Amino acid sequence: SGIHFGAVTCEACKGFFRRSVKENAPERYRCAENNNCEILSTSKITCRACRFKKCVDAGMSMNASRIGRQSNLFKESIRQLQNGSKSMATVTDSARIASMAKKRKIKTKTGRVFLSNNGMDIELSSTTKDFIEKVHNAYVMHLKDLPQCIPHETVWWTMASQMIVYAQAVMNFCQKTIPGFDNMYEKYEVISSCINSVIMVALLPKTVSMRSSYGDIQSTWNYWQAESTLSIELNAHVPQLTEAENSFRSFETKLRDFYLDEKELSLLLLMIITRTSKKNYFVINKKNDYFI
Amino acid sequence: SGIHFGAVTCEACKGFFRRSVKENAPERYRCAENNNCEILSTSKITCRACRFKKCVDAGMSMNASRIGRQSNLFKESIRQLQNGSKSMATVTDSARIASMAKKRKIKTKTGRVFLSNNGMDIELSSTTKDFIEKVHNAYVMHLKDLPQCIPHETVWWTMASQMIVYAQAVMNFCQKTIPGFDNMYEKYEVISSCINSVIMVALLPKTVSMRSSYGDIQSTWNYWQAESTLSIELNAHVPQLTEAENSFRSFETKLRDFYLDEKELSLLLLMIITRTSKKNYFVINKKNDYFI
DNA sequence: CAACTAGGTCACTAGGTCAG
DNA sequence: CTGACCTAGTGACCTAGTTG
Repeated sequence: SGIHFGAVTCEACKGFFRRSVKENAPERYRCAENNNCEILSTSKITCRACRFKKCVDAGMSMNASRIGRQSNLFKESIRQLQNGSKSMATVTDSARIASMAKKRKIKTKTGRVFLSNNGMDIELSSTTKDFIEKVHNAYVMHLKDLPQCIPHETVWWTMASQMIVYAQAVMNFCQKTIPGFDNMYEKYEVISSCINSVIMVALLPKTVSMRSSYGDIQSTWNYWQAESTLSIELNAHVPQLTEAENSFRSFETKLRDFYLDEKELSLLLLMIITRTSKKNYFVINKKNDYFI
Repeated sequence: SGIHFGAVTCEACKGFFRRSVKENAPERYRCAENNNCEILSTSKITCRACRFKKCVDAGMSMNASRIGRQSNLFKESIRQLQNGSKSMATVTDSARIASMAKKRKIKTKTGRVFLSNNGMDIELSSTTKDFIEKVHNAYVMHLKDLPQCIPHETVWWTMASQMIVYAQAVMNFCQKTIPGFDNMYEKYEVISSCINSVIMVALLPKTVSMRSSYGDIQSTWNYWQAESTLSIELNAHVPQLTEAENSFRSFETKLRDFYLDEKELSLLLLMIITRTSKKNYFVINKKNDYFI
């Protein structure tokens, strides 16, 4: 008992959730009834589909995992959330969640995130080629030229507005590339969780050009797409972002070594989004052999 | 050998019991004697009616099935029962069991966050009174009349816009009531974490009026402050909210029983916000004794 | 240091199988 | 029909790592 993966659960459900996600099992779970089995801690649990559903509903998520000591206030508010009201991920939450998830991922999975497949030419089927074309078009239309940040009266308002713009861009990109995304149950959840990473990667090409023209001095990575003084002001209000920026640099350097072209970059972005979700909505064939 | 369906049995009886129940066979079992055949593990078993009866008598039941590893405490007490017969546990035994049990218990030092203080009249100092006045004013100005939701082109945009409005309101409330809030390191983090709960509670008085005028039919709690069809549409996109709504109702009912006046409500809101943060920025004295 | 939790471990048992 | 054996989960306990 304690907070596990973002919700107050018993050891049993903690283990169940971990196993399920790890083995990508929820896809296989099928409810024999109508997906509304009663799950009680006391009785024998039979329906794994409904059990997993209950876990997710309770707020469990791999992104919500925390480590280390938590303050009593934090624990209390989690407990409150669970008893009283369930939290909806807000636009602003995403930055925090994503940066936490990122921080963890980078720390734990150090070493070979990528496997090179150089020298191997893969013959792609025409459907795959069409698909890649589609993804690339969506990238060009929605993610390539992310709008500049427009300052508003308050820092808060400015950031939120830019976040909406980003969210809208990612949403459009998803709708164009992922079949049935619009009807998806947790579409907003998916976008909330991945938006930070997606924007970071999407802005990569711009960072390059900045570097090459200014040299290494002006290498500040412009998350908000804001004019420089405004950018500094905004970053000052979200310290996590500065940290994320630092850790992102090493990732950036590695990624650059692949010399991804625009099409590959667009596929990478799609992958980041789809990997965020617990389910695999579709399979990108072959092209994702780059990654583990 | 082991515990099967709630009783210590051999593999044979485990299988027998399972088959019997599964095939609904016990009804068909008939004893050729007087339903008192001796069932011994050593001898050959002939009467299935009496065998099944003995299984049930031993405590076997499909509902009693246990899965997974059993606690050491459980195992220990089973062992006691079996070799120590029915005799009383010795002092050393009980000490051992107790120490095991104790280890499992979580030592929370966060009991008693609140102590009821009912019936005690507290004389408030003038500074406290001034403070309450200040909080109340901030509430009236920023949280009492939260703006209606303005529809935009997309659901996403609509929700995000309303969220900004809410965030701004909470931000203003904090700035007016918490000294130094604006300079706080994680102010956005604090607001992000608490905004949902704060808005829910802030909307409480409006829910009341809706109920009293429409009766219990129109008791839908309007999180987005949107016109009804829009509200339904928005909620449909965030299923978590509908559930939150349901679980919030019980909280709402309890809260209503306190008959908080506006000043008290404003203090509650401030409390929710400050409790979210990891640090205690200031202490609200006495007034928060209401809550569990 | 103290308070936490993710992940690993492995003692467990329900349910299935198939030669007697 | 029986019961020894197997397999897939399960969940109590442990440890390493993390953070206040």
